[in-house]
Amino acid sequence: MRYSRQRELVLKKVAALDDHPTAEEIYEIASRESPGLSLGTVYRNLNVLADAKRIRRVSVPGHADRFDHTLREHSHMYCTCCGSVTDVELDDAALLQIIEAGAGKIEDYSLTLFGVCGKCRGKSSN
Amino acid sequence: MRYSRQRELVLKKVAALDDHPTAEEIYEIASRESPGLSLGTVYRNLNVLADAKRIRRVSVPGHADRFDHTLREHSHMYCTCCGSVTDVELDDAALLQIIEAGAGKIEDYSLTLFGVCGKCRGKSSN
DNA sequence: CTTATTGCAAAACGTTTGCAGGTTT
DNA sequence: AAACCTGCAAACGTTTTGCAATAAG
Repeated sequence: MRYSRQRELVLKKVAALDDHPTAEEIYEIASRESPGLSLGTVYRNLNVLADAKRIRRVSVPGHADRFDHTLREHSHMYCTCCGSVTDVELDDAALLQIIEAGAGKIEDYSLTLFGVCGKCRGKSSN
Repeated sequence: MRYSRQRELVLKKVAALDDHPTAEEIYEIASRESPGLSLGTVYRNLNVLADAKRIRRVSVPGHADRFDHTLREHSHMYCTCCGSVTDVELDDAALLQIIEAGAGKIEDYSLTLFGVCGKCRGKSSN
């Protein structure tokens, strides 16, 4: 992977945003700082960075992919109220049981929880 | 939800196929039996049937949605070798831990395992 | 008679890709 | 100079939608 100004910027924004931004959101913010940046380049760099495990891809069923600068293994919760995505940690026992459920040849897994986040619970009478 | 011949057919095919077909696959097979059926109608019916909980939607990150006639709560494994999707059961303890990880307000969850299915393991030296 | 549902085609959506030119090593 | 990366625009695969016509209750 060769250096490029655009790649550096994309990586920096994923880290700085820290809230699981989509490609579109990263593009929006990065192109303020680098006019002429193209959305295709953002997608390409997100893919390269994810393949190189410098960032992680977060898939939320029914929505655009998001990207996460946290490399540690973890899962996510999608708030059905505000659409935010927050980190969720499974303990080792749960993880082990997930691996075992797949009969021993699991390469990866994707777990997304759907619920109402703390912030939204705080507001209305949810 | 009103009765319609097309809806009945879509539901029947999801049940009969029994292997997590995609909308396209359902369309392919159903339209043999009902020429003139449109892909849009298949999508619309899959949506109303899923909303009414007569079938379940199975999201596999990076692939088209699939549909499942099994209503019982369960997860899925996507075979990275042949692309097949098979059912996977989590035991109650794992489920409980998943619910707890989300801090108590989980409405739903989506878990997809990625690995090599039994059939593919049987073949080559996998 | 009213309203849901259909087929069709067009469009929306998120994402990838071919290309010609520019950058990095 | 070779290999990689960019911007642009077109295309992709999946899914939704507007419409006028048809079917269900």
